[in-house]
Amino acid sequence: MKRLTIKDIAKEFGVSISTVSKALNDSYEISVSTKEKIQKYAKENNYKPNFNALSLKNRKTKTIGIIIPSMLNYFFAQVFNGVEKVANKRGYKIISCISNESYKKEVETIEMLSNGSIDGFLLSLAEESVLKNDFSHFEDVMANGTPIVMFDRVAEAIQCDKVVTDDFKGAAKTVKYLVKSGSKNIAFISTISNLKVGKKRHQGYLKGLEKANLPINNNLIVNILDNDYKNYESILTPIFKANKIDAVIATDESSAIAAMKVAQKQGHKIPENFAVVSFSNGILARHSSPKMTSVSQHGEKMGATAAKLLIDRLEHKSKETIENQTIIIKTDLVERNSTKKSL
Amino acid sequence: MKRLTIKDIAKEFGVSISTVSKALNDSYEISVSTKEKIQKYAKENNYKPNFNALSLKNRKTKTIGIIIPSMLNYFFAQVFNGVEKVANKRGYKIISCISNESYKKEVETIEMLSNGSIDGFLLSLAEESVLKNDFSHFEDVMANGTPIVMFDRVAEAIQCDKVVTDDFKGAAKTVKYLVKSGSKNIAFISTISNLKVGKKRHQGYLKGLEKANLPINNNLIVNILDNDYKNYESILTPIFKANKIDAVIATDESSAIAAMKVAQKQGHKIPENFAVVSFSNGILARHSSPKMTSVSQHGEKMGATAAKLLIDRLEHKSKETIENQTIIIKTDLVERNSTKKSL
DNA sequence: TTGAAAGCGGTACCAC
DNA sequence: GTGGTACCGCTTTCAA
Repeated sequence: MKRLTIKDIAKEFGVSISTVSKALNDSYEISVSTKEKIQKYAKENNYKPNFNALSLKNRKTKTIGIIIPSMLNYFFAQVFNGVEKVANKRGYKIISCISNESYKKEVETIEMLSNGSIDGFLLSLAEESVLKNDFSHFEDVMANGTPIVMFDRVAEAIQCDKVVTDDFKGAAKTVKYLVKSGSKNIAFISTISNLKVGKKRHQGYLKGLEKANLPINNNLIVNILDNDYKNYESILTPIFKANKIDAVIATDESSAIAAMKVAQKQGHKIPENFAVVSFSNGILARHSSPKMTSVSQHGEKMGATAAKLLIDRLEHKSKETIENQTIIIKTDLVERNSTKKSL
Repeated sequence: MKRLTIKDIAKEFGVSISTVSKALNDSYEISVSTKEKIQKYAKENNYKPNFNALSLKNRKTKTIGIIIPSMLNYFFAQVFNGVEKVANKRGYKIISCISNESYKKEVETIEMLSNGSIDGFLLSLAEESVLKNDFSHFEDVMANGTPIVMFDRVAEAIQCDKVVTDDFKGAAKTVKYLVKSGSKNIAFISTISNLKVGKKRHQGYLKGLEKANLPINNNLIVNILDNDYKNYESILTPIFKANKIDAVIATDESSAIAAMKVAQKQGHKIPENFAVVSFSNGILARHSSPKMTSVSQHGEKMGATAAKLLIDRLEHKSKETIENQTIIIKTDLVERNSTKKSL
């Protein structure tokens, strides 16, 4: 019932616990015969050093905490996957919490885990925290020596390692791509206009238009603030009716799908005379009709990179502080059938 | 830099560590004035009792381990959400691992966490473990006194708490529903025929036909073994061509969407003369065209129930063993536009 | 080659 | 009302 401890083994062989400890760690101080029998016994009886005792002793837990805005968001699930792979490979466990975009939950989670439960944090800001622009909870933690790596939704004001998507270029390149395949009236639909990543995409869109010598038409820039996807179609319908539009760039899949449906209802043919591109390249893009051309943000790669950054920092032997770095993950356009194939 | 300990506080006030400990725990033994100043100081300096010290002392971690086959599966993400909510509310952390349907990974994870890292497990079997039918790794853990609660994909051979979907009834009821709205040639498409949940749905389907006095046509029972969703359409196309089909029940969303597309390509009108219902009620169902009628498995509820079961067991004071229980989550049909509305 | 003991950060029993 | 100390399980230094 109870787990085997080093003490039990010591009693079994009538030796001291230090002997057992050393034997299990294959110390040169212990005779081969003693080591062998102790190791054999330990293995046979499935001995495992107690995690909490080790963590207490070593002052590190080989555990990282991850705070994610939502797990139902495919992109974040991909990031999580990437994190999990790297962490697992390097022997780290993951304690995961969902902030649900709540500032309060984010703060509470940070608090809860700042008691030696974890060695470092991986996190993407909750929307509410971004709006509040309050990041002091992170500073407290970092002052305690717990490193943080932020991904995707990062706080510029906080000095820490970061992994972000190249949202600006991703959007600009998309405009270029659409223009090349004949679009002239490109709408931009954003459901995340309050987030930095949303703003960057917006700016990239504007830059793309500028470079293509296309005019900016504010009527074609749609910021959806309602976050119930069910309303997207009714929000877009009048806009699509009132304006001449032949292409859409959406910041997320749900609104892109809504755009496709509205366009189709209004008689446009996708991709013949109407193109749709969405950010994030998730599961919806692959299953929509037609399948959607997407700006891939490489969620898994982002997660893997963030995890690597954090673990490297945790394990950095030399005392010299490593410079904080920001790694930018380039986006890629995944061409499917909601746009005309470029030649 | 370093975190504040009880010892630091004791030194600060020139008292013993036991006094500090008691003061912080608001013991009646300590004078009000001492308690006040110590508590105040602790709060101001952001003192937090060390997690590992507590866990070591108490022999419990207030942490549960969850092993999930995949986080990219919306259903499992929903389950995770439910788990997270309950765990959080009751003060538990979650260490999460993805098995990726791999037996090896499942075993390794169990091993890795069976060292006092967690108080109990929540898990859904990896497909490979089901195929191997090898569950001894669970027995080892449970013999060590670590409770396991299985959800969705459970092992009948293992005695533990379980939370499952009523797959049989869910499928049978769906047949009834389809028959009522006029379908006579109902196909059953499964991508999980090797899992118990898949078999149950299959049986439920057969039972539904029987009750409706409809013949069983084996040509209409399609087990897709290829798990690349990209091939689903080409697998279904010849089958749909060769058989008279007016409705489809699919075990998962991807194959349901493929079925919709194939049916539409072959000229069927959904829902007018062709109906589609899918299990799991995830994100695809809500975004397909038309939106898909689904058998909701209430993922969040399943996760919440499983977490509650585990935590209740962990915190059960009395020594008497609680009976293992299996909780069945009833399915619900969520009517959307891929079926004719029932009256 | 082996063992005693201190210490990691707490709690709790017992003595004063 | 306060303090001493053993203990949780393990590592590591130092002594034997």
